[in-house]
Amino acid sequence: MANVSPGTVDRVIHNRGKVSDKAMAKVSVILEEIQYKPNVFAQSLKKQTSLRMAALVPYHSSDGFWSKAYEGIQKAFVDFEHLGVSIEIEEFNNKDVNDFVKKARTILAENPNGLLITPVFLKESLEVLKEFENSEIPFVTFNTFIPELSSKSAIGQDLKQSGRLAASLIDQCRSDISNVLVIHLGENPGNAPHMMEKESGFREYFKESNPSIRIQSIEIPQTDQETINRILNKWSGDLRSVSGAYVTTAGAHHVAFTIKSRFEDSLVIGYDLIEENINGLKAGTIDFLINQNPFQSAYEGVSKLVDLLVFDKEVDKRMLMPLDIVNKENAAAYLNK
Amino acid sequence: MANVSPGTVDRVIHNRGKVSDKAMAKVSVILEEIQYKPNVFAQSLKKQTSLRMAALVPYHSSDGFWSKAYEGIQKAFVDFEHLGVSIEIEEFNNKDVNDFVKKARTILAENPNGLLITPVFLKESLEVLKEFENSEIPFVTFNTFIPELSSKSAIGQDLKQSGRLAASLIDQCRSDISNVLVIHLGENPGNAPHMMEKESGFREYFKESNPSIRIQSIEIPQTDQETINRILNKWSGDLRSVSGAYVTTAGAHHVAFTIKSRFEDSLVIGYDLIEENINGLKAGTIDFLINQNPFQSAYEGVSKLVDLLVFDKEVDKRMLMPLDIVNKENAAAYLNK
DNA sequence: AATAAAAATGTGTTCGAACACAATCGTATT
DNA sequence: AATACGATTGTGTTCGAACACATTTTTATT
Repeated sequence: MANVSPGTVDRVIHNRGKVSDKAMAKVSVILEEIQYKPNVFAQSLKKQTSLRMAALVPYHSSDGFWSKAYEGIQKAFVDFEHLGVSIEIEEFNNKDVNDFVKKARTILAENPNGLLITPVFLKESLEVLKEFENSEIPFVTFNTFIPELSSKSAIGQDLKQSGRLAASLIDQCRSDISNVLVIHLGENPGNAPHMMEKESGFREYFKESNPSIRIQSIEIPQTDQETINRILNKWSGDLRSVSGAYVTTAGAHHVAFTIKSRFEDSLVIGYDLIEENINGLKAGTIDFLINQNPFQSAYEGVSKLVDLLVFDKEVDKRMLMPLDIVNKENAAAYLNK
Repeated sequence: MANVSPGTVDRVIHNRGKVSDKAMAKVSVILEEIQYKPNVFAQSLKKQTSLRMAALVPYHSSDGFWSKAYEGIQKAFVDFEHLGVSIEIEEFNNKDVNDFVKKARTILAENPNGLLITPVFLKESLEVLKEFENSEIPFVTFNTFIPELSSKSAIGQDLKQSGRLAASLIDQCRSDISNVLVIHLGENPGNAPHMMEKESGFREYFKESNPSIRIQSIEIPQTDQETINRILNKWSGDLRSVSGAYVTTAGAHHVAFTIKSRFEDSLVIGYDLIEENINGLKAGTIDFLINQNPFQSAYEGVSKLVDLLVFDKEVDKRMLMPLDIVNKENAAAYLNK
């Protein structure tokens, strides 16, 4: 159409230079006119995109949450395999900073085309992902959100809002609330910023709705029944009526029964659709779970990488996963996802 | 590898015949051995898949629900455009059976490669979709589920479970329940099986949990304030304490304020994240909404067709969308989806 | 004006699959 | 043994983009 050779058009499209201004203008105009869109099939065929992606996540055996995430990645692998994409999953011990860094370096050495990662350790993630950036390996994060990172996309939930949501459920389900509990179970909240964010949202809600409500934080570092009893005993005398208990981790099932028997009228809210928690829902010891969608998040993470690397599409910098409220009547529909 | 020409291999792969048993065996074994998978890019490039899909949905101007579905289809169109897929959306008046049939025939005449459809009218859908089947045009349904249809995939919710969910929320949020209401608003439940299914689930739940609770169904055919007041007046005298009102359509916002002022302690549950309902959540006149995910469902519908037609993938016959519980604290996360 | 160097443009091949068409092979018939 | 004809096998082109390499045009220098 512009009376130039395909080579010239090619140079215009890819800005490879060595094109006269005249030709450049002529071709550009026509490209715009005909709304030229490259044929992705031809592109991929030529480029022989055999994309190798890597994923760095905690051991899937560590708990139900990470095993769901693992499944999500594997599902994505199956779904995208036919696009010539391969995914190597590297796992690390999420209690061990050094292991995280070590595994990250292992991946870096293999120079993959893209990375999906859960940057659980703030400082080390910044360090390590800087190296990926230098190697021009794009990465997508999920689960933990670190604003300073230059990830192509960050997938996860608004944790503060998650705390607000828990508070609102207690507010909706109980009247005349005087005491509520926040229970940090199994981890040290000082090292886990996500717990603090959740608590802050939880407190914020009640501060707005009814500032006279007493909110008490209880830290239970271990999940064995003895420790749980010992620590809750310390509080029991002090508390008469507790309207709600908000467990900020996936360990609600460890404390639910104890809480329900000590504070009969309390609403118990926890996180994550792991088997033990589902059983709690069914038994009535847990009233609501908030679903963090590890499966979906992980799947989306891979999906974003595919969009980015295979289809060269723009992806959203931040993807907020919904905060699913789950009780015993709608749990099933979330489980097979 | 088999010492035969590409042509022969091609004939084996596509079972085009004209291949000696010997060559057939030799090639087949090797294909199996090397786990031959066709390159989808090369295939698509050659086949010049310019797939035309059609969608048949109610007018997007009819309400917020269908406008969301419309958006979902359009989003899918944008996302899959680069795969050479085009989607023509045909809309019909969902109060008019004849219009439905007419528009369906219009689509059939254009002989698209695939169809996404909401089979709102049972009998006519069976008829019309039989014709599509005869023309070997695969179709995917969403929103309404008709088991008799031979759709490649049916996307939607478990409506009975949806009713159970609404009941369970009232159960969790209110104690000493004596009266609850089911409100069918704006449509004749006799013609709308989905309303009946919802009610049946709702009743089932309370029958199990507390059979002494009185459940009353109220039909309000029009959504104007006068009709609403008139019909509710008839009931008001009869009812002292109402613990919950379950509106089975997207019209909760029409009655929420009236209900809340007449039955102070009642929990109002409705459907769908349309703007008016969101405002109800914020104002506190509506306590919970159950999200039917029109956007997501429609998007998934197109996505299934793409899997089917572009990538030749197997798709699930039935895809159950989750039953999202929405209150004012988690509405935002669902809105931008 | 001749020549060299730089700039611009054009050509041809490749990716893997699909398919039309051409070329062989094998067997039966005379 | 020559011929015919069906059965089988091989060849060459196409899809659209990417890129190496060849060719032509322009500009600068003497």
